[in-house]
Amino acid sequence: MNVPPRRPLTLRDVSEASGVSEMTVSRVLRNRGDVSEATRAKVLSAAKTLGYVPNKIAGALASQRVNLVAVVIPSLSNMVFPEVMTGISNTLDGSGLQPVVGVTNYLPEREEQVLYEMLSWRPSGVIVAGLEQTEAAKAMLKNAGCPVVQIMDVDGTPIDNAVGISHRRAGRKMAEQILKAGYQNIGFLGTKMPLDHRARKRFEGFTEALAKGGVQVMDQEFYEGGSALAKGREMTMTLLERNPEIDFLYYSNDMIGAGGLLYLLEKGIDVPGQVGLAGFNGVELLDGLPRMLATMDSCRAEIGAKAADIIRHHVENPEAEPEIVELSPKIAPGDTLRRGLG
Amino acid sequence: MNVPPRRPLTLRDVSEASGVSEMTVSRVLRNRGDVSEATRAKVLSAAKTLGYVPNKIAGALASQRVNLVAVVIPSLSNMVFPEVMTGISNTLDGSGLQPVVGVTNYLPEREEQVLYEMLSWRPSGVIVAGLEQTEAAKAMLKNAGCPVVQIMDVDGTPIDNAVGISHRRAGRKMAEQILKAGYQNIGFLGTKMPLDHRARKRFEGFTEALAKGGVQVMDQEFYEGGSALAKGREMTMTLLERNPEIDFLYYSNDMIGAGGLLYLLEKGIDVPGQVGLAGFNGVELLDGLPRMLATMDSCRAEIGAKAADIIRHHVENPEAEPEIVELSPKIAPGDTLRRGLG
DNA sequence: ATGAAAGCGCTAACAT
DNA sequence: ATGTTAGCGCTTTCAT
Repeated sequence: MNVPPRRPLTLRDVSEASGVSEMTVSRVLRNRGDVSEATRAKVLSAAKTLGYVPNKIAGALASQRVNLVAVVIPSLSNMVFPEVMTGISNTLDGSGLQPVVGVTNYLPEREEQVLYEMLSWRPSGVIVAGLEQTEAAKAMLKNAGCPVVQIMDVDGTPIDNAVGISHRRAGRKMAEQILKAGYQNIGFLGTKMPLDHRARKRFEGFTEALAKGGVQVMDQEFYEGGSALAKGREMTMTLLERNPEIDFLYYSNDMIGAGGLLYLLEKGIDVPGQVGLAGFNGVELLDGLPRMLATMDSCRAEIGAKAADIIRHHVENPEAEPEIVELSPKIAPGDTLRRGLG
Repeated sequence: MNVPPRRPLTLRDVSEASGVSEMTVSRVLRNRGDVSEATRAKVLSAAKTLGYVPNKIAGALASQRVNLVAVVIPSLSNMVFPEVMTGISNTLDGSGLQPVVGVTNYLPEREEQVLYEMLSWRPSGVIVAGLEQTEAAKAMLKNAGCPVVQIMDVDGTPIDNAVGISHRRAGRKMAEQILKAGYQNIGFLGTKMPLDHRARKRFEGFTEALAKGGVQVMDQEFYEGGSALAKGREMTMTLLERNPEIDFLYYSNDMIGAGGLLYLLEKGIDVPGQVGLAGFNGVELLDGLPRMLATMDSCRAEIGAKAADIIRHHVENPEAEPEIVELSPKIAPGDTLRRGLG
């Protein structure tokens, strides 16, 4: 057994082992410039034998290029963001760019730290969730010297590029659909997160469109922490006990909506006859529920893919103009929203 | 409006703006060495005004120190790994170390690439899921020159440190409990993933313990892709139609178990009287189901936390001995597993 | 408490 | 096709 080297291997080690100059070794390892098959083979064999792993830090410093794309998101446990990540990863695959994830827990201060940390690695691009950042964070992003894509939301003014949906419009559309179906006594269930701007905007759009129809939200309930499914169940119970006349529940995410659905079915309440339901996101999970919850697709994978595309394009073409891409979420009425007038 | 600088700012810019040497600026920005309050203030103000973000690449090259911990996991959509990540993040918080995630999609080849990529940034530590890696990957990890923690599993020989549970033992324990409860006609439902070694080990332990009790798995069903909840539902139907005499279903994860549970309840089948159920992982989601699925906690957050602890400790104390930590998952019998003999 | 010099491991740019 | 030279932007080390 050979003892693991205390000092990591360098190009020089490979150069000496193969009898080829450092520069040529570097060329072989990066597939750049013309190198004869013979030297190429010598170098690769030496590198493999030694177990050489190039030092990207030195490489990045010398070349002023870093193949990293910083992705800054509020949470990993939201189910939504892993899907965005998948879209990003798939699109970046084969581009030579690597996504690096930072998580902010919905805290602006933490977002600032994470951004600072990531920008200090001089990434080739930044993808950040939302249009709302602290002034300091916005300043950093403006000076990042690389393309920036704000994702998920287009209700506002982006720093550079943006890809997302209009949550205000999404809330409005759902409200219109609900009114059209003839529901009148509407409850809202959401998260206790003043900093979840997208949920807030959906709610604003929702109430705005209801108001146009002469309807007000009858009651609301908010939760934090715990199992979203369980909370959805509890909140639904609470709301219906408080307001037996409620005929529709709009949930700010599908998971609590699913909890509500399970509760109502257990209680033997007629869905969507007596009470209609709708969630938001269009998560895969819904496929397995006893009944399909009405929802609205938030275009997550698509958003990730498009954001990554923009980064790729701007990396290859630094003079490209900023893009703002608004995707159109579709309502999936499922089985919990009456069609036409009741 | 000032035009964003084409060239990122350097220490030199801050030095010139503040009239203090680069070296002292560097000291201020890192809180190292003695600096007078006056210079300190001058430097900080200049840095802030300019919007300077230090270049970690140069810093890392000069100091031979990188505050990154590479975390290599098979998937983000598994619900399990985000929780491990949370454990890691929480424990690393305040240590100056930053987790960086790489995703392999359960592909050994991809794992090798991701590891190579991450190791080329010379991280301070590596956390990697599982004990099974390609020979090349193992060689890289051995020569990484930093602490390595393999997580989730302890059934095998770790490269350096390990934190996890014995999946073989977990499978055995569940089988024993099931037999003790008097079930005899047992079906298994899992994923079509030959490379999910932990699921495989659980299944091996499971059949082994059943065999000791003179019982064989009666039938099995596997799925891939799609909504786990929906697949659990479908597979359960298939299995029960094929074998009406089945009285217990062991699922390789809670999500498909939940789908099965919903299906059985809808069908009006007596759970756990006629058919008992158990899953694996102990996911939060279960709290919201109509009945609590029997399961076994896989200690995810704890595993992440402990792994991060080990990295921290070894970074501060490079001569520390490797640790192998086996956590003990507990069975949560919930409401879908009879107590005592039937 | 502050500064000057050297160099981390690699690659760009220029030889040859 | 291969080699040489000069940095990339910081931090280490040693002066003062």
